[in-house]
Amino acid sequence: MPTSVPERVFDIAELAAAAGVSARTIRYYGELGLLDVEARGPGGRRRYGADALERLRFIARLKQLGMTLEEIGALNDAFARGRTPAMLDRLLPLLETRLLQVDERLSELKTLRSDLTSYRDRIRSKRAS
Amino acid sequence: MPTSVPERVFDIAELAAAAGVSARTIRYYGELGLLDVEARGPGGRRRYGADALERLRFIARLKQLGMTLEEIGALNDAFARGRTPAMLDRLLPLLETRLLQVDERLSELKTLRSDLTSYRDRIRSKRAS
DNA sequence: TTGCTCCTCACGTCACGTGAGGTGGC
DNA sequence: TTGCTCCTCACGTCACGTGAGGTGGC
Repeated sequence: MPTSVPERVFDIAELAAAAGVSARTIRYYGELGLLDVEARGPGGRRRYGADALERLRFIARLKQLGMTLEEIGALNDAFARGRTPAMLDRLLPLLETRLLQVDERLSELKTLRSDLTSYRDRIRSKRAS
Repeated sequence: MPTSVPERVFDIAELAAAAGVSARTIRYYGELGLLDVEARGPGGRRRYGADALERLRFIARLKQLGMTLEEIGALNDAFARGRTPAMLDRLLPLLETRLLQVDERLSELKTLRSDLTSYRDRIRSKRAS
């Protein structure tokens, strides 16, 4: 019964545009194994599904957190294989640490934001005078 | 009369520790002209003041914004020479753009934060079961 | 004098950017 | 057939990391 809805298929340029990265970045992530095994269309062209887009967006957020691509790969692997309770136990502190880092970044960004607005306002008042 | 309070002097290791960067990073910023002309102590060792620490912290925040070191240098120059109204006029839109980018990053980080907490909570509930 | 910290080259690295030269689909 | 997009090397770049080998201060 579940004649599954044909999933959206992207070529590398479409996927790049949707994810806001370059085609080269996508090929690079493929080399590193961060994206699922690449299916190829006619002419050897890479074909991607919607899951690849989600993966790219997740990678982007982790990168902003300051994680290296190697760490992101390890995290992905852990999630993929992460069925055992022991794995989950090791993942928990990792997530907690990252959460603390995110909160730190958030407060730093807020500081930067107020720096920028105060600069802006100082300039505006100088111009007004 | 203002026998100025002797300003705090840092060597490169002290400054690095205070700013949370490496000594190499400080030398590199010096090469690029991002830090003020370097005064040298005995033995050719670099000496820094409290202003260098502030500068390093400001650079760190701008980097988190995604600015390159070259752009940061240009911004610093603009501020240093920025006396003319024309300069101020050019700085304003730059600041506005950066502000928008900061707000974007803030919302992305908040998304990441909620992703992380939901992962964490999912793992916790699995362990509890 | 002995470590320790600093110095200057200078090559290595990470995450891609950017041609070079070629093939395949509309 | 003509562009256009994709492909695979492979070297370049940015922001440092990391020795190598040497000098100076506590």
